[in-house]
This record gives sequence, C-alpha cells and structure tokens, in this order.
Amino acid sequence: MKPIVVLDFETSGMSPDFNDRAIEIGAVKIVDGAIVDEFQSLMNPGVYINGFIQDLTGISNDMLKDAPHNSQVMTQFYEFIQDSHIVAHNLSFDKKFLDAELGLVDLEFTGSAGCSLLLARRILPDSPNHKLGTLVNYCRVPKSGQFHRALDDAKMTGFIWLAMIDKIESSIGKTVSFEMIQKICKTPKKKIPELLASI
DNA sequence: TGCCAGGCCCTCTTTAGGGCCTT
Repeated sequence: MKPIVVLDFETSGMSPDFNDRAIEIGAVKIVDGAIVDEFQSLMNPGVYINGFIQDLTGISNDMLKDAPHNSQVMTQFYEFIQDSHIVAHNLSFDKKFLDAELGLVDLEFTGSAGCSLLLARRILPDSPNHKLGTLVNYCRVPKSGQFHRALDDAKMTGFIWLAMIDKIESSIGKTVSFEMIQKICKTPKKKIPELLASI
C-alpha cells in the first residue's frame, strides 16, 4: 500500500486565482498506520503578508524575509510526495495551492488525493461540526502544537485520518483501501451505512 | 491597481439559496 502524505498549507489568502501564495507547507507521511516522516518549511513568495494572516498564523513578514523561495521548497516537497497518496482537511483548498505552486516550477502531482473533511462528514456525523479543532477534541487525538501552523495542523489531520480509518475498519471488520476511502467520500451521507455493509 | 473563492451538501431543491470548511 502506498504511503499517505497528509499536508497543510498556510497561505497569504483564500485563492491562488487572486495571486494569493503559499507561505508555509507542513506534512506528515503515514505508512502502515503510523507517522514515519515529516516535512515543514516556511517559504517566501515575495508578497506582503497582511495583518489578518499574520494574526491568524503567527507568521510575520519578518519571519519570511530569510525563508527559502517557494520554488526551492516546492521542488523539495514534490520529491516528498512522490509515490504517495495525499490527504488534506478540505482538500479542494490545499489542492488548489499545491497545483498552483507546483505549476510555477513546471511540476504536477498526478497521484490520488483524499479529503479528511468529506470523510469526517460521513464517518463522524455526530461531531458538533467538522472544523479541524473540533475534530481533534471529538476524536480525542493529541493536540500537537499550534493551530494554523502547517506542520501542527498536518499532524492533527493525520491523527484524525487514522482515527476515522480505525473506526471504519473496526465497524466492518476488515482493512479498507485508499480507493475505498475515496469512494466513501463520494457517496451521499444517507447511503454510507449501506455502502459500509457491502464492503 | 484592485477587485477577492469555490466545492460540497442540505433542503421548504433541481428554473436556488445558503451554510460549512479551508487561509
């Protein structure tokens, strides 16, 4: 089974379509249900980081001043995710930035991707909501460090992912493939019990 | 220059609207 890289970006805003850029990447690599490696780097895209983002992340313009440029970091990160599946909390957000930043260095990730937010809405329907911070408490996984820092968020997302996989596998009594997880994420909530019973 | 998102999912739906998530 391929490794799973759980990743998280901190960015200058909500969309690369409006010239927002990644300012930090954090990721953990999961093999056989355990975190075996990690990747973290600030990166300096050469754009000014506004006060809201500085307050949210604790990442200041001064901290980015001497950070390596995005092109250098993303080239290294591309090697880190080779031959892996990727997972993120609200994948559609992080995948946009991954594609945009890799595209700027003429690279492309063509592997499979999964979303812990979509899985949580299906597997943990009784959670008060499906924000990362809420799921950390709901799943009783370790709170590692500071929210809105990339590596800490990636670690916590990784723990939540593993907790959800464990819950699925405990309920059906067998292991599930990454492809099956993707299928669960695409299945309407109402049909999840029926799907799990059929595995 | 400055503008500022968008996919998912529910429902009093599908000829739509609005909340949830991510920074």
